[in-house]
Amino acid sequence: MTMNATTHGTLPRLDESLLTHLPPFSKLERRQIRTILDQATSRRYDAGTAIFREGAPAERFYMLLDGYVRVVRISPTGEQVTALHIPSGQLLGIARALGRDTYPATAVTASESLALSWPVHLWDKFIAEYEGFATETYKTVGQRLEEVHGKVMEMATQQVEQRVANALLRLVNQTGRKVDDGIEIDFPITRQDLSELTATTLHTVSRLLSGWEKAGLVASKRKRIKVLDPHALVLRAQG
DNA sequence: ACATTAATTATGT
DNA sequence: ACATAATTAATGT
Repeated sequence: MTMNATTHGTLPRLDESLLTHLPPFSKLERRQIRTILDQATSRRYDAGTAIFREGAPAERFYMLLDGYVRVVRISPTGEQVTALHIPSGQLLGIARALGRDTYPATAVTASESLALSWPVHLWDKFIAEYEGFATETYKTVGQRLEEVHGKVMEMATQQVEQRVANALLRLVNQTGRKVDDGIEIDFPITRQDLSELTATTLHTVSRLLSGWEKAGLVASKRKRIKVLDPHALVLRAQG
């Protein structure tokens, strides 16, 4: 029977091909993928939805199948700081990999997104039984740590223009989509979002982008930013 | 060198 | 028409 107690509502049947090419699962047999999928809950999220919140008990872990998620923390003074963006094809909410039982940050969808999730009690089973799952997940936590660490260094040493230039370049590298005359960040992003990424104000970001726009480095419509001249941006990123 | 405040304009439903 | 995004100028630290 196609009804399945773990699937939310009315989503299309989950096909094995959803996972077979993703690194944490790419070494697995088809029947292993099948059982993994049968245990998964699939859910669609509108843009701007919190998948889970900082400090909440980490009851599930997630695989982002489509869309983008920003990982957000709230500072003691109440302002949002975006630590990083996660593109589709990556795991998130993997508190167990950090030895935690609560989520260390809030995950907000930056665009309409689709994610699978599993109850956290399956985590140890995944790590133990599925070849490549452990190594791949720890590889990604390593990469994220590195990225966040790099950002901290930037905040301490670089000026605002360099920071937002760097942030833009990272976004373009990680989530950029090639278009006719440049590379566009392929989810909606506001000046406010960029300012939260770079620990500055939306006004400063707005001024910088306006300046770069006149200089022909970038082009932007509302919530859409396109980099026309990455090399020139790299120059501003280095001061 | 950058934030803050405030006023103004543009854009999407 | 309304809410949200973006720009711009003036002023403050």
